[in-house]
This record gives sequence, C-alpha cells and structure tokens, in this order.
Amino acid sequence: MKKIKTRDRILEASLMLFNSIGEPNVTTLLISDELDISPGNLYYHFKSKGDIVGELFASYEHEMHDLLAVPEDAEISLDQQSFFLHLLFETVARYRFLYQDLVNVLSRYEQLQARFRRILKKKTRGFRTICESFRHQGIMDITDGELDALCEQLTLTACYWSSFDSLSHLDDRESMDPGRGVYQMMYLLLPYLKAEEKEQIYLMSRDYL
Amino acid sequence: MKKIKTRDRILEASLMLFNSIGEPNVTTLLISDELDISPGNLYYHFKSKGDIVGELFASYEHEMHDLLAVPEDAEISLDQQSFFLHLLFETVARYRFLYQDLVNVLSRYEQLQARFRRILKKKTRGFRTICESFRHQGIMDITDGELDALCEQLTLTACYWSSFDSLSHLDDRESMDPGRGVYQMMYLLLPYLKAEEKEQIYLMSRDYL
DNA sequence: GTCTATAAGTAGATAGAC
DNA sequence: GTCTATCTACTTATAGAC
Repeated sequence: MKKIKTRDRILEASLMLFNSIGEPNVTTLLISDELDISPGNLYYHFKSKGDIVGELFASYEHEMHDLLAVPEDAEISLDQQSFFLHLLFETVARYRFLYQDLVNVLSRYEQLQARFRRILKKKTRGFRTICESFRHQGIMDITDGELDALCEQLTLTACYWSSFDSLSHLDDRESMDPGRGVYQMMYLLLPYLKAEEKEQIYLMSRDYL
Repeated sequence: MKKIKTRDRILEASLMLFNSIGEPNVTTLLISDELDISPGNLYYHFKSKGDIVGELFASYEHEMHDLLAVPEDAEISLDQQSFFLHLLFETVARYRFLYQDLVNVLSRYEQLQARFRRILKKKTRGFRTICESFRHQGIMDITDGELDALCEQLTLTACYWSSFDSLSHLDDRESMDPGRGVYQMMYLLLPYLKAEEKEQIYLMSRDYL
C-alpha cells in the first residue's frame, strides 16, 4: 500500500472541490480541512492558491495537447471520431471547474487567458481536421461556410456541454455521463453525412437513449 | 433634462460592471466609487449586494418571459424567427454576467437557481414551438429525435454564445454584435430546412459575413 | 438622501515551534 | 513535513451625523 504524497492529495482534493462547488467558493482552509491537514501545511506545499489552480490548469493543458494532436493526413473513421469525443468530454468534465466560472477564473489568474484561448483554437482546428478528413473520404458533404460554422459549434458544445447538462438536469441524476454530450456532438455532424454513415450513427446512438 | 434616480443609477452601473469584469469581482465599494457616491448611500438604496443582483435578475426574468411568450399556433416566418433571435441575443448579452460565472452566481444566490432553470426550460419550449411551426408549414423536415437534439442545441447556443464569442475573439473587436450569434443559430436550423428556405437564409446571412 | 467612520467577518498568506 | 497562531487586506454591512 503506497502512501500518496500530501502534495498530490492537495491537488486531487482541490480539483474535486473546485468542480463540485466552484473554484471561487473553495478557500484554502476548506481544502486543508477536507484533507485533515493544517492551512500552514498546505502553504508549505504551494506558495499560493493560484499555484494550485495553475498546476491543475497545466495538467489540463497537457492532456488536451496530447489529445488534440490529430494527424493532418489520417483517414479517420466514425468509430475513431466517437472514441476521440469520449476522451475529449471526459477530460473537459474532469476539469469542468475551468468552464463553470470561466470569466472569473481567467480574470483572477491572468496568465491563463492566452493559454486557454490557445487550447480553444486547437480544439477548433482539431475538429476541422477531422471534418476535412470526412469530406476527403467522401462521407461528408458540406460547404466551406457550413464547415466554419460547424467547427465553431462543435468547439462551443465541447466546452459548455457538461456545464449546461448539469445545470438543466440537476434533478434527475448527477452522474457526469459524457455519453449524452458525445451523442449531441454526433447529431451536429449528422446532417452533413452520407446516408450510410447516418445509419451508422443512428445505430451507435441507441446506447445513449 | 431629467435627473436619473440614484437607485436606478446603481442598477445601471452594477449591470455594466458585472458584465465587464464579472459579478464576483465587483465589490459594493467599486459600484459606489464608479458613481461617486458613498458606500453608505448605496446601502441606503439596497440592503445588500444580493438585492442588486436579485433586482437585475428579475428584470432579465421579466424580459425573457415577455420575449418567450411564443403563441403555440402561430405560423412563424423565417423573418420573424430571425427577428426573435436578434431580440433574444440582445437580451442575453445585456445580462451576460449571469452566464459568465453561472455556477458561482447561482451558488451564492440560491433563490435564483430554480428560476434560472425555469427560464432555460422556457427557452427550449420556445424553440420547439417555432420548429414545430416550421414543420407544420412544411418548410422543415426533421425527425422527433433530431428535433430534441436541435432544441437543446439551440438553447445551449443561446445561453453561451456571447460568452464563447467574447472569449475566442477577444482581440479583434469587443462589440457585442448579436448578429454572429443569430447567424450561428440559423445555421443550426439550416440542414433541416427545404431548399427554398435554405436559399433565403443564405441571402439573409450575407449581412453577417 | 447622502455622508463618514467603523464594525464584523473572512480571505489568503506568513512566522516560528515541533 | 506538519502544526498553531497570527497578520494583513479586503468585503459586506451598519451606525449615526448632516
């Protein structure tokens, strides 16, 4: 049985608290209370609350960077796309505190703004690469104007779906099921796909209903 | 020259500050400074900061209620729909502070949560009514499953577009142009419309490019 | 209605003992 | 590495004079 380092426990607990009640509402005292350590101890490991946020953001940035390294020339299948979306939604959901109070968080930790926007642009580019692969394979029929709008729409949905979902279905269940989000994203693609691929998505989406 | 009542000036300045730097970052002192009145004076007019937020929310709620009173049986034209969307985006943009830090704001002013969700549901119902009118008029071809997904997508986009837009295009311009959002919403409908109406939207969307 | 002064509470962060 | 005690800064809100 391996003992988890206090430093990592702080990061883990902070992420959990940030996600559940919002970063601005989480005080350093609350974090230390949650872990049954003293506030002083917390400040031994991190010189400020911002450092905790910064380190969590760096993890998010890193995971996203790896995930969005979509090869430009690959032939992407619908299954691969679905798998990719699952991973994407899981990652976003894991760091959803960033999106829940975005303006506030970015205004208090200014050095994150540019990096956040860079990730956003990278997402849009990733979706574009995928869609262009579909178009190239002849399974997607879409104009350039529509493609622009679609990629922006996909990015917006990827960012805000989990916040929106937990807001509008707070009562029913609180399970952070990424499936519904993936399903919603697929439906955005649907109108532009060829009949055969449409059928394939209908079959895949059965699981989410 | 009519003198605006201090009470109204407080509301106006608060809304402006909330929107520009986020409600949690706006202190009562900042509001009174902005207006060159004393903090005590502010508390003469409002017994708490929450009361200011509450009153602004009530205005939003009221405007949305009026706007979303979509008659069930009306035959809605695309032009009317476009006009409706413009009004909707303008209203949301005017109260965008609510969306920018949604989780934080709703957690600190708990009595707003249920009301906020009610507005959300009302929006979705409004979109559904409009789409069903289109379907009934024979200008929209869509399955029930697609309609559900579309209405959720429209609601999500209506809520988060202005935040998303100001985030991703912070550099270019900061004009809260609702046009781009309307255009984006129209593009969501586009795939399900008949050829003739598609053409009509293409013509309308020229203004936004 | 408006002001000044200040209370009361809470946040983030530090000092120094163990 | 961890603790207790404490500091400083800031925020909301009130009291009481004008």
